[in-house]
Formats: sequence, structure tokens, C-alpha cells
Amino acid sequence: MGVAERKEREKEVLREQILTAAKTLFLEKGVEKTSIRNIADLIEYSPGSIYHYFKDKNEIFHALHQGGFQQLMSRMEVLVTIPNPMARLKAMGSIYVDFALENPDMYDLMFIKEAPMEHVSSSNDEQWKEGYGTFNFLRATIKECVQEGYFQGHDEEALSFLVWSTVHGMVSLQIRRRCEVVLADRQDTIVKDGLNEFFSILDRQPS
Amino acid sequence: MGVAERKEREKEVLREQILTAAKTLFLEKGVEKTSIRNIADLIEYSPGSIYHYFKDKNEIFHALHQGGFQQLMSRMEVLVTIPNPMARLKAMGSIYVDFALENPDMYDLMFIKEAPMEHVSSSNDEQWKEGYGTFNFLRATIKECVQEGYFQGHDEEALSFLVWSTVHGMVSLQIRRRCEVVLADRQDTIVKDGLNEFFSILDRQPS
DNA sequence: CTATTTTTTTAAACGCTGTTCAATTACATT
DNA sequence: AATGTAATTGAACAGCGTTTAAAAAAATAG
Repeated sequence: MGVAERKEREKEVLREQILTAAKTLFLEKGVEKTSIRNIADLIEYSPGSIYHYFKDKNEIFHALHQGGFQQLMSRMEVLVTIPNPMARLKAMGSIYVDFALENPDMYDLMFIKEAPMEHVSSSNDEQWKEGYGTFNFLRATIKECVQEGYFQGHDEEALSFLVWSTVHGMVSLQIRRRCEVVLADRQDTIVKDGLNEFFSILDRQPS
Repeated sequence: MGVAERKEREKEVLREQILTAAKTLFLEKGVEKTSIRNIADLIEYSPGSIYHYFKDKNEIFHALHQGGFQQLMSRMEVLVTIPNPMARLKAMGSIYVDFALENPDMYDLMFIKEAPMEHVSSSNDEQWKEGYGTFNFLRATIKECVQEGYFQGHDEEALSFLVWSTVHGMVSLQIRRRCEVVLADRQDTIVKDGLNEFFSILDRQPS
């Protein structure tokens, strides 16, 4: 009696269709400006149908958000082969920047776009495991760096946030096209150059 | 016949009332969640009245946006009294962060939100000149730092971009509510803590 | 002071939005 | 074939930004 299973699979297919349509529209015209009716139109269903697969618009955003984190996390997996924490930290930065520049729309959705509504209170911890996972990995790496004497006297939590902010700042200024203030002949490489500057500053010793 | 002048003044008064009410509501509940009707309610006029003073909701943003750059620039003015470039650089960072955290919606409009295409080429130019001005000041300050030996062997342009990115990254992650991954008891102070970490890293010496 | 013109304000309407829900359709099980 | 269940629909609700015709208010002219 595999009927229930088949139905389940069919339901999953439509769920994926909704997500694909939503992703297309979100990246194309933004989350706020994409309506449930727009998504329903694209998959040729009625607006009400969407609500049998997702609680509300937030849940659709969450699902895509999570998918992006899984993508980023899978890229991070190679980092476990780097024993030296400082080298691992730098590689992590490079992977992060590469991901953002190769998937600017997805990055925009994950880290720049207005997160709809009160997503903290409305979602449980389980849903955001992936989101926390990336930052936890960064924190763990920095903890190792501190243990090996790279950042003596520094605050792990604040340092983790700082490192994340630095790479996020560079790629988000690039993605939202605020780099016109940079010298014209440097704009193409400014993020990579900035990252290298960051690396060399991290290498400096306490005075 | 000073009637026209008086009327003009009265019109300006109501215009300011609209801007004040809009700013109040934007800071209170966010830009997206503030409706023209909300603004009209607050100043006890009908929604339609607003449109005699501003073309649309965007123009209200625009007016506040312009005020934001002027505010930031005026805060930067005190920096000319700091002779040491390194101290000036740090003070600049603090002013920038303070401004962003005290005026998150304004900062959002100035540096995070995607600029409406219609205004980019024409009327926004004047504002962006001031935007260039701020970055030029940062670059000049870093140039001085290099000349005084603080960042030997570093690239001025990339370093300027890096510094801007770092402060922008921290405040924009905070403003766009991506800081829930940070330890709960650190979230309130994480930007200030991150900035201090940044300062202490800048103080480190080449190895 | 009255009549006319100009400016300001309003209420209603248009077409959107997210979301809910009773009614309908489609389908699996008995 | 009849029953029960899950999927789907279209209408409805309240709210949004914006437009517009009409009303009100104010200024000007005679």
C-alpha cells in the first residue's frame, strides 16, 4: 500500500515547485515585492493552495534561506582537512567571499535583504541549525587560533563577529554597488584585494 | 503683499511636520511597516494630503536620506581637531558606528537599501558627492597613517575599502538582524565590542 | 461686502497585498 | 458505488500606496 508514500512524494514535488517559483521571483524582484499571488500564478495554482504547503510567506523565505546555508556549509566541508587554524580561518574567508561573489542574488537573500517579520520568535532553534552552524564553525576556528596564540588577549565572540562582519561588509558593499567611490581601476579586484589586506593584518603581531 | 511668503512658510511647516511624523514612525516601527495612512493619522490630516507635499512615499525617504548624509558629515567635522591620523581613524570609526546604530533606518536608506534606479542618475548625484567626500576623507586619513608608518607595505586603496567594509559589515548585520547567531548575552554590545577588537588589531605591529 | 479665483483638504475609489475559510473538486478506501 | 479524506478553489476581509473629483477654505477682485 504505497499510496500514502506516492501522495507524499507528489506533495513534495509541488512544495519544491512553490520554492523554485518563489526563489525565482524573490531573486528577481525582491521578497517584499513578490506576492503570494505572483507565486501562485507562476505555478498555475490558486493563491490559497500555497497555504497548504507553507504556513505563511515567512515560511517560504525560511526554506530558501536554509537552502542557501546548506549550500554554503557544503563548501565549508573541505576546511576540515586544514589542520592549522589560522590557515583554515583564511581559507574560510576565501570560501565565503567566493560563494557571495558567485551567488550574489542568493547571498543577498541570505544576508542583506530585509528578513521578513519576527523570524526569531516565530521559528524554533531546529530550523536555524544551519544558520548557527556556519557561525559556530567560525567561532570554533577562532577559538583554536586563540589557543595556539594567534590572538592573545582577544575576545573570541567579538573577534568572530568582527571577522564575519569584515567579509560580509566587503561583499555586501560590492553586491549593493557602493564601490563606485573606490578608484575606477581597482573596482574589479577590490574585494579580493581587501581580503588580502585583511589576511595580512591578521598576521600582524601584538605590539 | 507678503501673503505668498506666509503661505510658503505655512506649507513648509506642514512639510516638516510630515517629515517629522514619518521619521518618528520609521524609527519606531520600520519603514516598510509605516503606511502613508499612519503618517496622516499622526499629523491629523487625510492620507491624500500627503501627496500635495511629496510625490510619493519614496520622496519622503529621499528627503530624510539627504538629511542623513548631512547629519553624518556634520558629525565628522570634529575629526579635523585630531592631529594623529591613527587616533582620527579610530574616532572616525566610532562616529560612523554610533551614527548607524542611533539612526538605523537612516543608515539603511543610505548604505544598505538598493537605490531606486530612477533617482540614481539624476537627483541622487548631489547626495553621492557627499558620499564620495566621506570615503575620500577616510582614504586621506589612511594615507597619513601609512606616511607615519602605521601600515607599512599596505595598499591604501584596499585598506580604505577594508576599513569601511568592516564598520559597514558590523552595523549592517546588526541592522538587518543577522546577529542572532551571536551569544545571546553579547548581542546588545557586539558591535561596540567588535569595533574595539578591530581597533586593537589595527594597533598590532608587522611581524 | 460680495463674487470669483486659487489653494488646500477630504472622502471615495482603484488595484494591489497577505491571509482565512467555506465550498467544491479529486481521489483512495471501504 | 458510496463514503471519507485530502487538495484546491474563489470569495472575502482588512490593509496598503496612490489617484481623483468634489468640497471646503482662503485669497483676491470688483
